[in-house]
Amino acid sequence: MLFRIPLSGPARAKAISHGQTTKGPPPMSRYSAAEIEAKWQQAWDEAGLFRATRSADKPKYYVLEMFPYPSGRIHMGHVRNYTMGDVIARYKISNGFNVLHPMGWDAFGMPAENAAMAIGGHPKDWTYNNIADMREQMKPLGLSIDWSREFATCDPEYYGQQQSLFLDMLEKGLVYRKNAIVNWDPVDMTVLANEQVIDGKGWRSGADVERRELTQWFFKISEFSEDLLASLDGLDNWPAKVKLMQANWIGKSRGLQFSFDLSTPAHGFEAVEVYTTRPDTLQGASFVGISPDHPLAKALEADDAAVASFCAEARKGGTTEEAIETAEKLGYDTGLTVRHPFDPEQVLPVWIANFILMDYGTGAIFGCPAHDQRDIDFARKYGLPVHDVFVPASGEEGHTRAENGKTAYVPPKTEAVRYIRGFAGQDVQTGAEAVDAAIAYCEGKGLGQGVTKFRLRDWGLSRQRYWGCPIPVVHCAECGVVPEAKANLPVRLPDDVTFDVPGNPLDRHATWRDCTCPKCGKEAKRETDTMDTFVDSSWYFARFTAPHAETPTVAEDAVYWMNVDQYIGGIEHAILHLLYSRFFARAMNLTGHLPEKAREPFDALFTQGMVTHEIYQTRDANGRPVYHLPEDIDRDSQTVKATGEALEIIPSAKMSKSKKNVVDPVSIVTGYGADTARWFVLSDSPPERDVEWTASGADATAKHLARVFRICADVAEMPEGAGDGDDALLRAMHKTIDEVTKGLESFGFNAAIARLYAFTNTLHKTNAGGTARRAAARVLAQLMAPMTPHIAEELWHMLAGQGLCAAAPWPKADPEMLKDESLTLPIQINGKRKAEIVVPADMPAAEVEKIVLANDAVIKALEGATPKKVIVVPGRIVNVVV
RNA sequence: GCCCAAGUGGCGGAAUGGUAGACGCAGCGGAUUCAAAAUCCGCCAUCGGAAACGAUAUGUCGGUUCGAGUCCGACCUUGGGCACCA
Repeated sequence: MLFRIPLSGPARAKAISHGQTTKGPPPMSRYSAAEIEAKWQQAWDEAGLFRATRSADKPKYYVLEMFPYPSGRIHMGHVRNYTMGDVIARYKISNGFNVLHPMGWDAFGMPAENAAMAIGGHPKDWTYNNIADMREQMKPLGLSIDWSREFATCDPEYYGQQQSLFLDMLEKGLVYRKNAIVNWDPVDMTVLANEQVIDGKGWRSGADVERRELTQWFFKISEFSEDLLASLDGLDNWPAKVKLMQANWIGKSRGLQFSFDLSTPAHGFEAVEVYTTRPDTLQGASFVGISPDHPLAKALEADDAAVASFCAEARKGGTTEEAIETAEKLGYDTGLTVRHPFDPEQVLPVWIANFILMDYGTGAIFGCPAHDQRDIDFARKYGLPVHDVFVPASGEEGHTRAENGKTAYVPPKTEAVRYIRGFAGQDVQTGAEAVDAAIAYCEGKGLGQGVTKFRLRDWGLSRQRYWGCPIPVVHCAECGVVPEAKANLPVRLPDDVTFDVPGNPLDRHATWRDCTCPKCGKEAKRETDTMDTFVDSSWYFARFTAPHAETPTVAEDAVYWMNVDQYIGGIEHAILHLLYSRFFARAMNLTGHLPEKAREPFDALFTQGMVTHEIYQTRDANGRPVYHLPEDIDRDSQTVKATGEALEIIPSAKMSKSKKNVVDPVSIVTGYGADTARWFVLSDSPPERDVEWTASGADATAKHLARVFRICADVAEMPEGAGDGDDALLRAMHKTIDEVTKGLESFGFNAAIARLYAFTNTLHKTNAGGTARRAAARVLAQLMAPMTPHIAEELWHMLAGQGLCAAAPWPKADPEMLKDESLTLPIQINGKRKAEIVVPADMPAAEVEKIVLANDAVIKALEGATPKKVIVVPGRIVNVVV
């Protein structure tokens, strides 16, 4: 190995005088991150430590962090995410695993096109420049990444394979076209992303956005609803909250589907089909509501200007469920009526309502205002009747709703209530029982059918944008929609495009659009939609197992490396990205690209919190906030340096450029070193929670590392020999090994680091001899290595460790050294701690009880009486109840 | 609006239902220094008390338990997601 750092005289002399046994470089005299970090990164590189190759003689371990979008700058969130993965990867290497730890770029997406529009240039150049910049910012962190596997999703080699996957899925019937609703900007004449719709207006034009239908490509994810839901049960190493969120998202429900016959048929419709999860409330129905996109609404719209103008109004605003749910509830009485299925004499009005989604159920509902908040809001607004169906099992409070209540009575389905307008089952029963009884009743009478439905909708993957993976099909006048021939893949994005006009450049690129039909050879037009960027990130984990192959995956590699043993990323991806990836893994299994075992691709998932920072804010003359950079303010006096204005300090907000509270990791690494940045983002806060970046915290971390360095340098100078404190130090060492190991195994990085602080103090204060101290210091270096690999490597060599610390086997705690001979038991009286006793660790409970009852504090509390109860929890606590 | 989380000293946080505040930051006192920086030693939840000690305390209110930060219910606040941001 070659090392480039020249040595000063004293450092060399010291290294020689302390019997350096390895071939590593002689140590330096003082901690200098800048000197050691590049040196050790080069050493790992030359040793090929992180290059992953298949191997039969080691167990494999695949650790993956969600790959970044190449914005151009890494931020602290990246540092935290990749450091966590790195800790796991390095820990697993030390434990003898063959580790795969790759990195790539989620490189398609809107920001590149926005940049092209705003500052000119080409999305491709912008993206690849950003990737180069970010790679350069990332490398100094010393991550154990196999860079030979790097790719970007915008590489034609990657998206070409994605197109191939798409064609295989098309063949298997997993892709189809249908109409779907998009945000339409009527001024720019373009489709907008949800984030481009601000308060119902287009972000550039400011025009009222409308919901408009467009023919789009879809993945049949709904075909897997049941499987995706049921399989959550097997994901034992996923956070419960993520599984719960996914389960709710998939939204399996049992309900009744039935028809309301129209009193008079209209526009060819004889009935309105509805789906309800609360058929037990059918006797409380007071209206039928249909979506503005319901076929009946559309038929009415066609020849009734009033309906048309209502529907146009109802379609205003964005497509998000949030926008629809929070918009003012609007209704239009169509004048049509339907007959109640139980009583043909009873008729209900049919309303068009803007809060009913065409995508869920049948696009039509019946409203039972007494037991649905949305329905009662609607009923009160439009003067529709409210009929109570059930009241609390005890008491009659529920009755008032029918008169003038504004709040629906919606108890949990598991709660027993008294049905006053029930028609099936007992008078008093739970909602769930009543639903089952109602379905059975209606099925028996032939009035409807019990059906299971899912909330999960098919995945619309079409995007009317340039910077994405082209959908590899052509439109032929003769043959219709034809898949592109695999031999013609990749369908490459054309380079000669401009972004001076809104809309999709592919749409107006005549020479790119023109092509020949792969089937009949005649002139045809290319599909100009590109794929949702979620497609790119739904299989990259599989591609990493054979990143440069000429097929999407390679069987041997996929079988060997899959599944991802540990996946790490932000909680914001809890639903969509993870659900789509689970779907893709299934689809890739069906199309022969992944083995059966990879249908659930992520064995363990960890969701980490964000890195936050204070916001420094003043207000302008209009009271609008003005943000200030950390370097422009004086924190002590809480003022702006330049103007002396008083500051408002807003704690703990997600770092964002616009709020000017972004801390740049590059400046931290340059100033303090990578080890300080890595240690800091792992310490203090539990990894699943947000961490607040503070300047003083970073400073303190750097000081701590320098202290560890000093302590270990002193230890390195000590002669071999025994000392009084040997046993205590070695016991502490084994305890620390045990605790840190447990911490790393369970993502308790902050707890592991706390133990390392404590052990550093122990090592500092010990009166052990040189031999024990050296052993303890080496272990300290090893235990720190996953978090702070560079300084650990330096210390390891200073302390005469063999080979590279990064390659050394993980230390093992000796169970004998973990046992304590005696322990301190707190004594509680009525649950309040009043005293404590020290007893031998193995003392039987009866003995402990005797000692406790003889204790002064206990005698005093008892005042001569006998205790009602004495609870002895072995090794834990004693509670005396008086 | 709906789904999911999280709330503990001045601050970040620790705590298999069993001594609340480990560890770190900030602060305070001391040592070293001509002085400072750096370093080292010590103190540090709140209230009362000279102290011993006592009382209070984990967002709010209620419950289960010998015992609740931890479990259950309701509420408040903050954060994440809501299908075209990634």
